[in-house]
Parts: sequence; structure tokens; C-alpha cells
Amino acid sequence: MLEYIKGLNEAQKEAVLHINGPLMIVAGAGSGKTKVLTTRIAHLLSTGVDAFNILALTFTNKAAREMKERVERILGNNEARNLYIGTFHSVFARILRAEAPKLGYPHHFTIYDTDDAKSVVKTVVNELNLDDKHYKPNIVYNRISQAKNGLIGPAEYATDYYIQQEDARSNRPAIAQVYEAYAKRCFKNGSMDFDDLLLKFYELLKHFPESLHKYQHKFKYILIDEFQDTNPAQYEIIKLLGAVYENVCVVGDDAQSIYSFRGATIENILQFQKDYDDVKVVKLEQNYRSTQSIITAANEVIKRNKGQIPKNLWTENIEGEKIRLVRTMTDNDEGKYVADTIQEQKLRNHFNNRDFAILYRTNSQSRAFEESLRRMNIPYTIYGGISFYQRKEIKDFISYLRVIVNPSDEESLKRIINFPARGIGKTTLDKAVLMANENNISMWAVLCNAASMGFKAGTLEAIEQFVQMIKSFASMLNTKNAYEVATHVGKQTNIVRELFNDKTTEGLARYENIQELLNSIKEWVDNQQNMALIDEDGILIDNRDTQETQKGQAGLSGYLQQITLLTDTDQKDPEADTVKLMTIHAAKGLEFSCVFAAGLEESLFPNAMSINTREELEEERRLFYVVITRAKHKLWITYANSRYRFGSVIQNDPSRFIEEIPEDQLDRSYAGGGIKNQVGSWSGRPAYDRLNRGYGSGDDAATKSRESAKPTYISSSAKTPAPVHIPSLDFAPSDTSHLAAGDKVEHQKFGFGEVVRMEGSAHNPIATVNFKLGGEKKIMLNYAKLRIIKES
DNA sequence: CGTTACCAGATTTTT
DNA sequence: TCTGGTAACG
Repeated sequence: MLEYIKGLNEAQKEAVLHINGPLMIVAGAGSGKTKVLTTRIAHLLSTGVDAFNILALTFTNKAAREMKERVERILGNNEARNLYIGTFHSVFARILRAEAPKLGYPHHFTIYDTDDAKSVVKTVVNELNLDDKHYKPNIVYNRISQAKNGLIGPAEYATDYYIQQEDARSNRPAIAQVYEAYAKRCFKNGSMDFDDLLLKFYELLKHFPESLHKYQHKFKYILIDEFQDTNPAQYEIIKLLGAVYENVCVVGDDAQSIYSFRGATIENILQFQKDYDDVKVVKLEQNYRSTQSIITAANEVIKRNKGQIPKNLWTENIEGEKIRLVRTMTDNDEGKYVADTIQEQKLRNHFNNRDFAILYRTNSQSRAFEESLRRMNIPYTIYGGISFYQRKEIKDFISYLRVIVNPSDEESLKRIINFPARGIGKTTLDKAVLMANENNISMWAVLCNAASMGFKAGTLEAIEQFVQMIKSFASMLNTKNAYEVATHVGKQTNIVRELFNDKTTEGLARYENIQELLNSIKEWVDNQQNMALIDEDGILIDNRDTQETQKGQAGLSGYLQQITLLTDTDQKDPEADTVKLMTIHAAKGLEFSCVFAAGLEESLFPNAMSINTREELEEERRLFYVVITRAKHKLWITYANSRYRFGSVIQNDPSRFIEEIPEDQLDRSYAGGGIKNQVGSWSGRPAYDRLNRGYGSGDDAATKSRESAKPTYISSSAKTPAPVHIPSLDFAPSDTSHLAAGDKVEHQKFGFGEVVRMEGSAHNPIATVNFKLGGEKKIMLNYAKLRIIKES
């Protein structure tokens, strides 16, 4: 008997012991899915499969890391390090890094995150002379992304009847052109967005038979986690890779499909069974995670969705407590209630902080919980929200590093060309872009040949200095590791010193962020140098082609390559003894003893953006299913009568999902009117309570919230406007070239005054004027308009 | 050219 | 409330 098989149930064993041929595991929530996957990998290895031939794909780095660790634990040796486990995006990025030149991209292509991509969309929309009010980058980008995830290129997009109909209907018929221009621009920039990592890898396999052959034979065994969240691009890639051996194992749960907005489709589950003969299907239906009460509630909720794979999730666990429904007056009260309850539960039932999770629909809900937890001194960790790498100062710094590695990256180049200010302003930038487009060369090339481009002398000097600086940084790439280059850049550009000298609170925070970035680069470098090169067979990374031969893997380009694919979820330690705050999406795959499902209100959850079609609503319901099934022992569902949004109060009805939980699993005793008294001792912002008039009336929630969107009683701190001078009717700027001290003048805004003294140089004269209203001001005569009233 | 002050618009989820 | 874009000022 194999040691690792012990403790598996029959279905689990069946899945683990299946070695060759396609396998589909339908794994209900909490049914031991990860255990099965990892044990199966261990089993494959112990039956003689070479670790180098196994590919396991997940959706998050966290899941990948966990899988790797668990396999290691089962095996008890370090054979697991040779496995190819990672996210779709990171694995493909890594392969593309070696193969990109076949597709015309540089080895060191830049990976654009969503913000970068939207910014490119925006420039392209403007260059096509389209109205960016109508062609909003967000909408256009999503449309393009959706197309890419469906493996639809610009040409096909432009000719697809239904797509064109849709765009015509939304009055955005030019999206096809934008798509084409966008793709061209990214290519010219030597960069790929997230979707390109899939699309381009697909193209590689499709158009280069020798590459296809290579990876088909490398990855003899393929495992896919969270299969319900794959999109058509991912599906087709797997299909290509697995076509020879057909040892493809997919694990998924259609009830937990929550990423259709990103192009994922449950169809893939059905398609899988059509595309392969003899798919072995194993259902894991026994839940080991939650109480019966929770499972019953979850089953009842999900039942309301149409068209599911029939399955029956059950558990042998105890019945457990009922689900507590909690109503509070405001979002702050909700936060307070949750923090209080956590405190109480810790004392009463000896829970640790890490046993609690507060899960919500939107990131913006985190604030109320943050405040109340901080007030109670309960340690917490927030996942998601604005990632570290999206902060302005970090992006700026990273942009330097990107330009050094890939100067074609116009997006990054534009960010840093005048940061810190070096006299290359908007005018110059526009000119450079124009010339790049006209001559069909990169902006970098324009800058390199600035001398022949007719810039003004001062500007030219600034540009040449900038180019020289970047070139000198780039020359370090061959000999220095990422950390060495980064610190050098920080010093030479003065970024670090400038932030250091900024003593404002924000400046301090920014300085610390940069330091943290440098530290993390250092850490990464150290890690890389300790790590053996796992690709001994030389298939994936061909070091001869990269600049990293001398420094192992620790080069700057390697660092940049992975940084974009990192989410802050991946950086935080899940074992830390803190309360976890995150969106439900981010909580997929996790479990907690005690879960607070917060903000169960109409228009928040289900979210107003997602109730237009049956499909959307069903996805929201699956999200609700996911949040319920995160809980092991205790589950609270909370909602507030009113909450702050954009600085004003809105009111929502309780979520329709609440009623979908069977009454006998629900403890409503916390949902009465008594909550106000319970939390009354604590008044976050007393003004709120006066606002909560007439909740629970049968009014249409949507109308109500819209009407109350701009309450008049919240007066934003009224600032008295500075006294404005009304210029004389006959105000006309005088010739000020002979202005002298003692002259009486009028200024459009500052009013009347007298010139105190003259300074500055001949071509940039500055007059110090003492105004009756505003006191002394320095006026630059080259720009400011003054009327001379009386010469002295 | 660079800085500041004001106003509009945004929030659904994420690799 | 916060951010980004723009206009006006120096």
C-alpha cells in the first residue's frame, strides 16, 4: 500500500491513481482538490514519470507555490523543484522570453500591466482622432482583452459580423481600428500585455511546428487547476500542448466559476469531454471543510442557478451553528460590529486572529473594517486593492528599469523622460512622438538622433544628456545584477535624494516605498543566486541568448519579467496571525474558521453592474456560493442600511441573496432593530444616524440610492474664496521692458500695487511688486501681464 | 517650461 | 474621497 494514498476517500484515490489519458475532476468546494492534485503529482513521480515532464498550471502564484510545497512534503526530497508549476501567465512568459524573437519580439520584451495597456489604448485613440470621452480606455481595453482571450486578432475582429454589430450598437464602430493600432503599437514597443502572453504563446505553437513539437514532448503530463476559470485561449493552448500524449488532467468546479468577466467560460468543461475520447470523470462530493449548516445553505443557494453539472455536496461534519444575519445602520457600524465580534470570539472561543476573514464584493469596502480593527488593536492584513507596484513612485522607478532593458518601450519612456524634471516638457514630448510616428521609428531612436531633428539648443542638450544617462545604465546590464543596477539608477537620477529631502508625510511614505522596492529587488537577487537553474535541459531558457550568463538569473530583465505578474496577494504571508481582509474573488481557494460575508446589499452584492442579464446574476450567485463555502465553522452575513460612497450617503435594501438561504439555517436575531443600541456607545461619525430615515420601506432601492446620491446636508468644508480683483474694463497689458522700481501697476488677479525692485536677467526680468491685497509677489515679466498705471 | 489650483469623473471582480 | 487632466500663472 502506498503511503500517500492513505487517508484518501474512494473518489480521491481514483483520481490520484489514474495515470494515462484525459482526466476530469469535478471538485466541489472543500472536497480536497489540492490534496488530490498534489498527491497525484507525487504518484506520477513515484511511478517513474520524470519531474521535468510535468506541467501544472494554476491561476495564482500563491496556488502554484502551495502546490509545489505540498508535493515536496509528500515526497520528502527535492525532486519537486524540477516540476514546472506556475500560473498560465508566468509559465508562458518564461517560455516566450526564450522564444519571443521568433515572433519578432525582443527577448527582453516588457510586460504591460492593465494600467500600461489602458494608457496605450488612450494614446492610440487620440492618434486616431477619436473622442476619448466616448472611446473610454477602460471600455475599449476590455473589448480588446475579451477578443484576445477568444483568440480573435485585429483582422478577424474587424470582419466578424456579430462583433461589428455589437460595436455598432454601442456606437463605437472604430474599436476594430483601435485594436489594430493598439496591437501594432505594443509590438513596436516590444511589449506584451497580459492577454498577449496567452495569445502570443498560442501563435508560437500554432505557427512554429518545431516549437509545438518541443513543448508537446516536454510536457507529457499536464494538470490544470481551477479549470472553470480558463478562457478559450488557455483552452486551445492546453489542447495543442496535450495533443500528443493526451495526459491532461483538469480540476474544476462549475459552481465556483467567477471570472467570466475576464473571458473565462464554463463551456470549456463541456468542451473538454467532447474533445477527448474516453475522458475519465471523477466527482469529489464529500466536503471536509464546513459544517452541515453551511453546506446546506450553500447547496440551496446554488440550486437556483440553471444548467450546472449535477452534483451533491455533502459532509460528515457536525451540524454546527446557524448562519448569523447582522444588520447595522451604517457601513461604519458594520465595521465596528465585525471588530467587536472578532474580539469577543477570540476571548470566548480562543480563536486566533488568523481564524477570521472579512470578505466583501468590492475593494472599497475595506476601509470601514480597517478603521474599526485598528481602533480595537486587532492586527489585520488587507489583500488586493492598489498593489505596491501600481503606486506612482514605484511605477516611475520601474519605468527607468524597463527603459534600460527595452528602450523601445515608449510607454515607460514617456513616464520618465521628464521625471525628475529635466526640461523636456510636453511640447518636446509631442514633437518627439510626432517625429517617431512620421518616420516610423521608435521614440527612443528620435531621441538618439535628436541633433538632426531640429530641437532648440537647450532642449537638445537636455535630451542628449538623458540619452547618455540611459545608455550608461544599459551598459551595466551585462556585468551587474538587478539590485546593483537599480541602486545605481536611484542615485544617478537623484530620485532617491529628492524623495529623501521631501519631508512631507507623503514624501516620506514615497521614500520608504522606494527603499522597500530596492530591498525587495535585493531579496529577489539573493534568492535567484541561491537557486539552481532548473532548466538543465536548456529547453526553456537558453542563456546564450540572454544577457544573463555571468550573473545567473539575477539580471534586471529577469526581475522585470516577473514583477508585473506578481500581485500583492503573492507577497503576503498567509500564515501570519492577522485577520484577513479581501474580496471574495481573492478568497477563492482559501478557507477560514470564521467568515464575515460583508455588505450583502442590493446594488453592492449582487453588484449593480452585474444584474443586467441572467448570466451575470448567476455569476454573482456563484460568488455568493464561494463566500459561504469559505467558512469552516462560523459564518456571519452582514449588511448596512446606509453606507458612504464617494463621500455621500447611499441607502440599499438587503441583498436578494439573503432570502435564498433557507430560513432554518439562518439566525435572524441580530438583524432586528436592536443593533443600533448595541453599537451605540461607539459613534464613528455621529452625523450618520440622523441620515438613516425610513429604512426598510418598500421603496425601489435603485431609485432611492440614485436620489440620495447627492445629499445637501453634507456640506464639504466650505472654503471662502480668496478675494478676487476685478480688472479695470480697459485693462490692457503694457510694455514692461522699461519697468522700474516705484512704478504703479495693475495685475489682472492681484490688483493694484507698486514695484518694489527689479531683478533677474535681461532676458528674464522679474519684478517684485507689493500689492494692496496680496502683499509682495515676484512677477516674471516674460509671462505675466501688467498694466502700468503711473511711472515714477 | 514648470508649478499649482481647480474641476470632473470614478468603483466590480484580476492574471 | 481621491485622482488625473487642464488652464492659468509665474
